[in-house]
Amino acid sequence: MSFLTRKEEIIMAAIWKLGGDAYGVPIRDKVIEISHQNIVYGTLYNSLEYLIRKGFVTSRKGDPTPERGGKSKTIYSITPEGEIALQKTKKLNEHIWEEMPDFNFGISGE
Amino acid sequence: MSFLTRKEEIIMAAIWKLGGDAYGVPIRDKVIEISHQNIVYGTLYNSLEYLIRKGFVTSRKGDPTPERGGKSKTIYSITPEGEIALQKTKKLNEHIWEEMPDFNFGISGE
DNA sequence: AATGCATAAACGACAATGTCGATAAAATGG
DNA sequence: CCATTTTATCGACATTGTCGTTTATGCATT
Repeated sequence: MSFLTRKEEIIMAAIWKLGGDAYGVPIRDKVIEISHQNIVYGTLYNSLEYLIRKGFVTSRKGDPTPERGGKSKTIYSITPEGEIALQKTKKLNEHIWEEMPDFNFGISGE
Repeated sequence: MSFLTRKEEIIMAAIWKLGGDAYGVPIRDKVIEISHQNIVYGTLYNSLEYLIRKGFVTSRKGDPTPERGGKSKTIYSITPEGEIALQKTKKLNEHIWEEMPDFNFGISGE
């Protein structure tokens, strides 16, 4: 597949929405907010590594902040190739779901 | 994740759109039509197997058709649990992409 | 009935991603 | 220095994805 996986899609969207302040902790928070699913750091950093390998994301070291535990962060940002992948993924989604019904049965259980 | 993977999502949508006549060959055709990506039968049947294991899809043997090579088909259909998974996946998609821009840069290359 | 051909499905090996718990690294505060 | 906080990485294993090849089952032809 040349599309993003679901996990990649969510993480990329999270980075996008965070703008310039996208490092591990807020990315994790945003992913959880978007997906209503937990994600542990191991998973997140692994996925980020895959995205970097594919050229969809780059990382750079930020400066340490003057607070306790203020270790320097790794800032992630989306490359032009990543934007194209996001674009294509969005189009794919729209195509998949067009003419699909709204599944209006009662959802009782989880 | 309790969501469908991208591949699962596409295959489930294909089965849904095919209605009652969803067996290997037309499912493959529909997946290619939806995703604009090739998929070989090995991949498809493997994914279907995963979906069955999760209870999102069931299969039953159809009758052979009276034509040359008309081997009996395996018909796939979506379970109620599968519909719920589809529903949740659709909602997730909408949530991911709401407030996301339309990426209006010129796309020249592939 | 034996052989060939056409359609449909399954196998098997391996690659890529996803998952989690535990550990390490880098900074400040006492 | 040592404890504590924030951030990042490791390592082992599970799940999914990928592909080429093989098997199964039917009709047609002789």
